[in-house]
Amino acid sequence: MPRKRKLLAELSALQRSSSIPPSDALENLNTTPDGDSSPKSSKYFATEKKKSFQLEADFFSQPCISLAKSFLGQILVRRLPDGRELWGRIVETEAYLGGEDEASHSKGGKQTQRNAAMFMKPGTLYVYQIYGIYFCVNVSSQGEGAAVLLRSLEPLQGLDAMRELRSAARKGPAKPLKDWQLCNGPSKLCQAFGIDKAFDQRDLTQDAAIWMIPGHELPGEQDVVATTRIGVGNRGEWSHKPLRFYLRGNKFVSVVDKKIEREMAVRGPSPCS
DNA sequence: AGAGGGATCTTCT
DNA sequence: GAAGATCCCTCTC
Repeated sequence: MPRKRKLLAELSALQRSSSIPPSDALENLNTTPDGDSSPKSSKYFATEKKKSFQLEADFFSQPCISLAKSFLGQILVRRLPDGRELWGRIVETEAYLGGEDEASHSKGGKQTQRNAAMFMKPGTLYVYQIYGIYFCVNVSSQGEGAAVLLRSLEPLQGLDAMRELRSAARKGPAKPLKDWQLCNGPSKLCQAFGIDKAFDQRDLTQDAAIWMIPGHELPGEQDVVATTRIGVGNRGEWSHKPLRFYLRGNKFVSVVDKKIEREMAVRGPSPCS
């Protein structure tokens, strides 16, 4: 039997059962549905480990644009039901401001069932389904209804699991995906990390299955390209604002803006007058 | 390398 | 009833 089948089944089982409070998620994690060939992980150890490393509430409490840039170089960690940890370095984000932003789901300051997570405390995940088949994940920031879309990750650890999850969702006998194809897009990274609607409204500082840790290679201003957001059409001036940010020269970015990069190169790293 | 279309379903008008 | 913060495959230049 294909291993990916089993992985997907475990995923949906766990996510159905732990869609409520974070404390339950932790309990579910320690009772593996699979039997106990491996040693059970200590709750104490897990908590201790996370406390020393993970990004806390003060990090997420930044204005939207600031948080979108600050995410670049930080690491998203996902612990799968089978215990494997997936690590990905954030290399591309988009800022969706509050009510004024005509391209945001929170435009006009309107709160609905779907976008409620955008209005929750900074560090809350907003996951929505798009085109009926894919998911996108955002992180709520400071500012009413503001959130940052995670667009691309550089896979660091658990690439085999990512490939399984990505391939399982595709049809037919496809060639194995290259590393750069695993997480270079908002819905691709959700597939690779097993993120779906069950993660909506979860808290990145409290959850046992997903969190962030500080990266050790953080970009300087000159390493960050700011350009227009993807898939935002007919939204007037909001279609053209530079609210997408990515690491210049990084091959895991989904869409590169060569024109803007050329202009940056001419001007050089220092701000022009 | 770039253009075009299909998949597929929730949300809001 | 239509649109949508996407992806992937196919066709053409």
